[in-house]
Amino acid sequence: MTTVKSAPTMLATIAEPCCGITTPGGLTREQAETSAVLLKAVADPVRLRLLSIIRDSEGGEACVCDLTPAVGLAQPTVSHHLKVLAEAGLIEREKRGTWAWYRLVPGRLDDVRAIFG
Amino acid sequence: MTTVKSAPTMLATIAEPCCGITTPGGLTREQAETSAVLLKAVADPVRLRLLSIIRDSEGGEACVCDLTPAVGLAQPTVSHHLKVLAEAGLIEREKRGTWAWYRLVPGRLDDVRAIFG
DNA sequence: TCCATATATCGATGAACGTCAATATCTAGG
DNA sequence: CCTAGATATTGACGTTCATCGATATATGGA
Repeated sequence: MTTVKSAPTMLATIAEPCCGITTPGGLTREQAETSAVLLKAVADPVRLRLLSIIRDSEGGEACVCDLTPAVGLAQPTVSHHLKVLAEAGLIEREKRGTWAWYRLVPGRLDDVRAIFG
Repeated sequence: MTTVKSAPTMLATIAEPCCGITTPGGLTREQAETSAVLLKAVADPVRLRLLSIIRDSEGGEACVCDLTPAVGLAQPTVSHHLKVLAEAGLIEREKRGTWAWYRLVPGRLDDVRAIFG
């Protein structure tokens, strides 16, 4: 067809089916993927509350034995959520005696905020 | 049991099985749920790229016919993601002729940032 | 060494999600 | 009206996820 596409298509750059080619939005596939992984970690009501509780606890740390009754879920479930947050680099674990204490990794929440500039 | 719980439990407030009782973290269940809904909307690589492309487009708006090739997915899939973003209040739609133009809702991304503010 | 407690891991289950093909709906033009 | 093109909706399919019970691991105390 020789006809020009009438109105839209002001975006010169068009889809590349693969690779990390920069899209019109200045956000590569890899960047979007990386940001989404971090966002998925916080996009859960239980994990948001866990972060909130840990941050507001005395000394900035809380142990599983307190977090579990606080969110009202089974202990394995809480342990699972803490693992997700830890793997996202949002919290860190310190084992003292029988208890496991969790606290926020300083500055990591800033990375979440920075995604939206 | 009369024995005192040895080390932890410095948190006075404990789980309420229901209702919006304030948890030790100062974040109610409802607040966490509301924030999580908004975060889930952006916690996807495709939707992050759609937001990015729309924001960086001329006039701050883009139509589906440009967004679809830009992200390299089927048109119904793109339409689905745009609907998710729109229902989260992040973008708004304007139909001009046959085309549907999307642009960011001003200030709505600030709400996402404010969650960790 | 044995037991009780705290936490992590495993396996299963049901719900939510991303994706697409097919189809419906709407709009402009002939 | 009828056709062509753009977008939305529907239905299906496979994957990911949140949750729990059961179990494993580790630690401290008797």
